Amino acid sequence: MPESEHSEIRKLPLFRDMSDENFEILMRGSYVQTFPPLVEIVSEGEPSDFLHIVLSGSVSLYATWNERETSMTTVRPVSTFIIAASIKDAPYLMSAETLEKSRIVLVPSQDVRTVFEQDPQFARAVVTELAENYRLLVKTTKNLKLRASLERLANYILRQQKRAGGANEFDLSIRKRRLASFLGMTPESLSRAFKNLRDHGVSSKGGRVTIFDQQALEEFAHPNPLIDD
Amino acid sequence: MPESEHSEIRKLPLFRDMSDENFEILMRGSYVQTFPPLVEIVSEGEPSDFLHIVLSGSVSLYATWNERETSMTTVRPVSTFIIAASIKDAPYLMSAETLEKSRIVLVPSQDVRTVFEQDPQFARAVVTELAENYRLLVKTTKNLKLRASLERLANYILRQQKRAGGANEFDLSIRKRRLASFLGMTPESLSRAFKNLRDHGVSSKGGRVTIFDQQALEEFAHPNPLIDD
DNA sequence: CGTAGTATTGAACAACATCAACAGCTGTGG
DNA sequence: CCACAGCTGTTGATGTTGTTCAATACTACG
Repeated sequence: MPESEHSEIRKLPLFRDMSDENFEILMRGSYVQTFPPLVEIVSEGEPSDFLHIVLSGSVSLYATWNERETSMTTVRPVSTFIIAASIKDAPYLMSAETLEKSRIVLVPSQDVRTVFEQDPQFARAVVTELAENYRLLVKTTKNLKLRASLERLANYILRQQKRAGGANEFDLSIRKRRLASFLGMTPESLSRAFKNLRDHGVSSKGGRVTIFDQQALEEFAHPNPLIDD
Repeated sequence: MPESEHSEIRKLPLFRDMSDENFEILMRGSYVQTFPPLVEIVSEGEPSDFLHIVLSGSVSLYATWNERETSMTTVRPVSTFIIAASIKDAPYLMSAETLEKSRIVLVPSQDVRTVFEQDPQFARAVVTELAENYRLLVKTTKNLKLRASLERLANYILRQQKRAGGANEFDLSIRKRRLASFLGMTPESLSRAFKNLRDHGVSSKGGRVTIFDQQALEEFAHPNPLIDD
């Protein structure tokens, strides 16, 4: 792997505080690969041979059962995914596919576990990462169980607004089809949900969203730091 | 805290491998408390001052939003809960209440973080615990998003059967009201779901379930190790 | 016993999914 | 550059699933 990419990875919270020596051990066995769009790079149920790091592009994590499929999350640069499976040496619970052309680092899980044993700083960073991911999933579950689909969409839009810088007009950043699956509904329902949100201060055209009444939207959405932040 | 309880806690995977010295540090600041049934011992949004360990009884973890409430999980002896919040020093995302009279150990989060920094064995155990909890929650999310409520109930019954030893008749172990909330439906819907499962080999009377056609149930439920184990 | 919570049932309704048709956009090859 | 294929998104009609509300049984426990 080119040295130039090391520095980018090194800046991640997960690798920031570990020793140079151990970082090099991790990087030595790793390699960068560039994938075209829509390639499945991880398959549910398979042994977790690598920890993945997205350097550019984006990756969808999804899961399947009984011919059905649901989008779990989208991973954007620069961050890692499937660390729990790597650490536990257990099968992947989700599949991953590139949404666009993406550069991805593959770090052998075995090396992750070895360094994890040797480097207390790294171990601590892993815990922080896992704890954060865990809390995110708790929020996801609360979102799913406590809110109806229209409320989930309303809150998603508010979150996306924040992510996009806070302006009252911004892009969705993922296709509606995938957003529907992420929010736990069908594309048709999502389409209708967008129309219903007109009554609560939101209009949309294509992938572009305009919040024309921020207050109305927030009153309807009831965003909550224990679910949305 | 009486020494006698130390040994029980010491056996937990989380504390098994750490040094005596550090274990004592954790126990020194801890205390056991016995709570009556239906007492709220942790409240969503509050700072996470303690890691909790259930020694006896049982505890429900639940979450609320906008006047609604949902059951997230039930914690039984001997295990811990809310470790992610303790480690991150972040607010609780769930509330906890005793379901019955319960003995609970309260370990100051500050001590957990201190020992975590000093004891690599403990750090590793924390990671394992977190990774396991994370994976459980991924499964929960898949269950919620990929399955209809009747399918969730069918799979729940199969899991409960396993937990109860595998016999074709067993107890539900939680009240139906709470089970409904845990499965993401109303009590009325659960009641109807039980009736519908008669067509798939299950009958129930009160809190007692009988699987009179195991094959039919499994064919309907499609249990899957990546969701149910 | 009586009371309070818990579960069941029925009827009406709302939310959401499904199916089918079509509109809009994008990229490709003639 | 246009025609067309392929995909995404929208819309309408319809059906299913699940909720709500209200009434009634059931159970446990004082």
